[in-house]
Amino acid sequence: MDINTIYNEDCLETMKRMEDNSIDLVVTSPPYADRRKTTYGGIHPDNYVEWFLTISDELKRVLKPSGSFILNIKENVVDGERHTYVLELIIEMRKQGWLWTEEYMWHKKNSFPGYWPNRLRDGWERLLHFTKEKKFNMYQDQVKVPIGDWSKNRLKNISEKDKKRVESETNSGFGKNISNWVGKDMVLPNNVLYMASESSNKSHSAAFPEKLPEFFIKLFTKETDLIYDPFMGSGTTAKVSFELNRNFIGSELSKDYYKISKERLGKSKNVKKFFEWK
Amino acid sequence: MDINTIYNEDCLETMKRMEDNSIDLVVTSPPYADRRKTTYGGIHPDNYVEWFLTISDELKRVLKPSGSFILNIKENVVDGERHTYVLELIIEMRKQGWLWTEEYMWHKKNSFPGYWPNRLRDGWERLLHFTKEKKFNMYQDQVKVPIGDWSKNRLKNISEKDKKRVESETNSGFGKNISNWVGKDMVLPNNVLYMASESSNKSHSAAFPEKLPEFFIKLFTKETDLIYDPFMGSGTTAKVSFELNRNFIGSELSKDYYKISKERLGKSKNVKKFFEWK
DNA sequence: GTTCCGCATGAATCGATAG
DNA sequence: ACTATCGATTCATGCGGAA
Repeated sequence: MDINTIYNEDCLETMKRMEDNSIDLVVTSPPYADRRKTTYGGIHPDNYVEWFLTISDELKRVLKPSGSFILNIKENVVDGERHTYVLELIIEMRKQGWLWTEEYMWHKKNSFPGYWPNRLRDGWERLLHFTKEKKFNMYQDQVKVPIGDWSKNRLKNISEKDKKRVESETNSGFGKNISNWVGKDMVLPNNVLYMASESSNKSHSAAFPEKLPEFFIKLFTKETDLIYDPFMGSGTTAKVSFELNRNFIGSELSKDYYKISKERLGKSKNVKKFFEWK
Repeated sequence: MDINTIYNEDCLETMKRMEDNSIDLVVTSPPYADRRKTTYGGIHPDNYVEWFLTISDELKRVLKPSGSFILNIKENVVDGERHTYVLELIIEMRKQGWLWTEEYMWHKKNSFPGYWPNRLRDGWERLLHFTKEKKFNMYQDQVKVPIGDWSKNRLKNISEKDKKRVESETNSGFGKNISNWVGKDMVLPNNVLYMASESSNKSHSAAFPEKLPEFFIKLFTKETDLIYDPFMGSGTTAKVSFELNRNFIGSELSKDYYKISKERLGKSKNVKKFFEWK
């Protein structure tokens, strides 16, 4: 199996040639149900779970026990209701043996416009975190963020009470020592990613902002680890992987999207091979 | 059935005395699984769905066809994984006849601190929107928010330029094409509520901020509409309902929480009756 | 070089109209 | 009756061109 290669084929074909337990991280944004009709034929919501389970089964085989699988997805509205296919998918993937370890949230700064009688504009998407084992690789130090402005005022004139251990009023047993923050300027983020979807002035339509795979690549891999994206699209995860000195494999069924990825990644010296499907 | 009354009893008892189709809005934050052990016996996650379905069935009976049910909930971590009881609950409530119309998101500004090897701090909760019918009451104008700063410079300049253009081209006969945004200062929000959880300096632990029920009360009811909270807790939804001149009924099983609500609402002239359970 | 302005467009959804 | 297509609605972002 050649790494640092992108394949213009169905991801199931690519994975057939992969060894068991060889991938450190899967970050992907598959075609949503009934979307991208022109490229993927528009999988109907009612058939989505069945379709995706064949893929997640193979992903589970090739993922290392210490690895993670991040799935960006959002259910659309069908007949006035949110469809339940994502909920069902989580439940079925657990039956396959996956652990639903966490659900991260992408809070979109610029949500799609619109006005409807029964709902507001949709401003968020799911980022489901699945793992094979309870213990897996996670490098939290790599995703620390600058401390908020609140600390500047808070720490400037630190009170006597703050220097002592401040017990929370609810008797939750959790206490905090504010003075520990002095000198620190980076803190751990939480499980909400607040960022805009990428602008579309470029030739490709990359709704997936680069910061998003970047966050998970930093959080769940170290350099030279191997990342796989079974639905590469315009190659956002690929690009970020190479930039962060990770190894990468990608699959993309659509010829058009594949070409966009190829062009986008062509400048990168890290990409070894392009494999075009005949 | 007395309105503007709070009841110190199980919500099923309160609802027994309610007529069919009498409530305009239910906003509630029920005890999460394995929480509040002393009060509700600590419902185990595996039994949560079964327990809640008896309540949601009665809620469906008493809610008007034009009404809405907002359920604030978040699955906790069990054995390293997010438990699936909320997902199952949504699926089962649909079988009961509820429509899962939308999922709003509470993005918490101040998420609870902590450090774990397999997850980051939890910064969000679900706000599930269920309805009985596809068409229901929704008053979007009541929840408009100030337009973003981006517009200030833009619109100011557009309008100035537009004025100049109109003056100089008065005789041209060319109709002016003023941007839709000029004069607009309030826009519709999206389905993510970004707000801090309430400080716990008070005697009760009110993680539920007042802005949260306020948003949904404004969005789904008008004045004198009837709101019901089956798990009143410290009475946040109750307080906001009265302040917004809505009618209210509340149930709270715990004597301690009931007392807190009673004290908190005692000052309100709108509360008609307190009903203490013997 | 900067800053400013104009514009295109994005994983959307609903209701009406047409076949 | 059921499906397919189309227009209306709406806001934040970044890019390119202009001042």
